[in-house]
Amino acid sequence: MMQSRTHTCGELRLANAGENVTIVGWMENVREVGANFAFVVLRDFYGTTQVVVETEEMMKAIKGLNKETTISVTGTVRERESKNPKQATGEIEVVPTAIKVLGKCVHNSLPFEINKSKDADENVRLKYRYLDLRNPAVKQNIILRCQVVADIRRRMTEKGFLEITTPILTASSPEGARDYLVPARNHPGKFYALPQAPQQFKQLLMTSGFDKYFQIAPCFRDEDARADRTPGEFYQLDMEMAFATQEDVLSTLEEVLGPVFQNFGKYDRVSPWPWRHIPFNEAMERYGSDKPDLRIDLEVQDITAEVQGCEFGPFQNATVKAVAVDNFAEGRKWIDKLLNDVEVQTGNKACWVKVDENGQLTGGVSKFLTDYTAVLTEKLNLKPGSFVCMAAGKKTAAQKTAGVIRTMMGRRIPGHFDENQYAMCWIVDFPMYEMGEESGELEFCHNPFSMPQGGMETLLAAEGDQEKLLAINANQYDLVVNGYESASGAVRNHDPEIMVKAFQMVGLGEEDVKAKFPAMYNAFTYGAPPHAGAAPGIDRIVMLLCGEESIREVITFPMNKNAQDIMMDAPTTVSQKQLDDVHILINESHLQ
RNA sequence: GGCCCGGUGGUGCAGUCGGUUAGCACGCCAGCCUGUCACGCUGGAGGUCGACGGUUCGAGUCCGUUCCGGGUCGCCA
Repeated sequence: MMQSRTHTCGELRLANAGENVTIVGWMENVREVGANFAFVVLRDFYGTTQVVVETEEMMKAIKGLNKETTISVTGTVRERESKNPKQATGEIEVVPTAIKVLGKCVHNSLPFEINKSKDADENVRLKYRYLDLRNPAVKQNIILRCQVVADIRRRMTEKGFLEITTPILTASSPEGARDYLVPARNHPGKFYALPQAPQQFKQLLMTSGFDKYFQIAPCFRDEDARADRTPGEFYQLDMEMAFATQEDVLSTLEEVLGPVFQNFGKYDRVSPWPWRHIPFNEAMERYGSDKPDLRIDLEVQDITAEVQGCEFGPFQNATVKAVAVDNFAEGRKWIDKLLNDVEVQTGNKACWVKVDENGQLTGGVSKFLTDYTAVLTEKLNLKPGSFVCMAAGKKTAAQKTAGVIRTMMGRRIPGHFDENQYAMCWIVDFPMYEMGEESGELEFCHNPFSMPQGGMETLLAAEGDQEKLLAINANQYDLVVNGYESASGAVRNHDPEIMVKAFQMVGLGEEDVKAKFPAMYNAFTYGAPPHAGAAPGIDRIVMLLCGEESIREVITFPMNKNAQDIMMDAPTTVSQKQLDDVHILINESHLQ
């Protein structure tokens, strides 16, 4: 039996001097300073403590032990001869009378050095995640995540929300992301799906009479990863309120998430709530994005009218957007890199001009714009030394490209990026419908569950008129923090008649609604409450709180970009028996 | 699937115009050191430069193909 520890490795102070203690942990480092003299740094979850070995017997006890071996040290606490102010326990050391090996590390060379694991190759880190997590800097993100989740639970509960879990094995939903499928053994040829979100369940809970629901819910989507988007699974604070308005939801989330950012964030400054509302169309016009980073003070300007008739090919019959800055001091190389990076990220080209000391346009595409100097100077408020970067194309493409230009210029040109803060806004009034890029037909813009603003009346008034339909907004909203979409929600469409009508606008009908969302549609015919909710992304919020740029840094056991768990070796092949059980036949032609 | 970037001892990186024995730091091993704390000093081991093919008298370096990783577009109601 192991002698139980009396103290943790982060606990002992000068006041403990003279006490007999037992501490346990990992041998982080051994510094041999003489023949029978060495310092052992012992690390556990709570901190590190120095053990000083000064007898031949104790020297023997640690002889040959590799770093990261777990040991138990029993001994006396002693004031240090030379203290270390950088260490919490730096005023004392433990003089051992007994050292016991608890778990040997048999590897004298680790895949990476624990305290530098963040620099190591990511695949190696993921394969040895249990070693990576020994690094306090890595572990801290996970600890913070736990604290944030606990805090969110407490605040939601205090506001009268009930945490209700919903099924993980459920039915495939026809819209949205690709589902993860689970074959049903007892039903050959049929499949469960893992939920992309508890969306329908929470709406059914509202219909069941639960007034306020929340859940820290796992969500599963089989889509490709990004730096801020983990493949496979992620967590949302899924919440919904009955008989509630958009404002009820927004203020609830402000009161829950605002303090979370204040208390756990890396930055002291947090936008005071209520947070600014920016209509979707305005966000696209001014920031070229529906998730603008408001820490950047630049805005996109529309110069389509100003450059009308310009002979520069890409400007002809196109929407043209511009981002301008004053006192531009960068050279040609910088501009070329900007243009190249914009093209890499957006697939669209950008162009530029500078203003010389006489107020004349120079460089870039200036020769096409000479005749437009006056109007552009007026519109963009240009001065000698100004720099203008432009994007042209179809309206949405020009907006989005200009949005990327705005972000890059803002981050790269000094004085335009006030980084150390959390800048929040609600993007509201998302359009209900949009023109499908491929189909060329009207489609739901985001999701068909949202209530169109104005309800049935608006739909009837717009029926058959594409212009009017495209102008209908949904009661839908996103929370944006520092350019990251951090929550998404809506006032739901709880009225079966309006639901059918909304579907009719995109060429579908009652049968489609029933077929796609049978439970919800039926439930709503039995008297449904108006309801609204949202789903903030836990992973992304914790990422923002930690100041991490990769979402994998806030997930305990993340998969890599290709949705593989290198450590557990998932996904993997299974036995023929297992396949037979669930009636699965592998199509060999799909194997490499 | 497209595009961009990367792959050099265990780890992180350098490697100029194609030219000698591929260099540095950390880690590892051995020795020395009684107050270290990013311990120090001395010595040592460890590399088919992701893979294959090509150009060349000569390739880590140039070209082609391919594999792997990251980023991004598509995708993510």
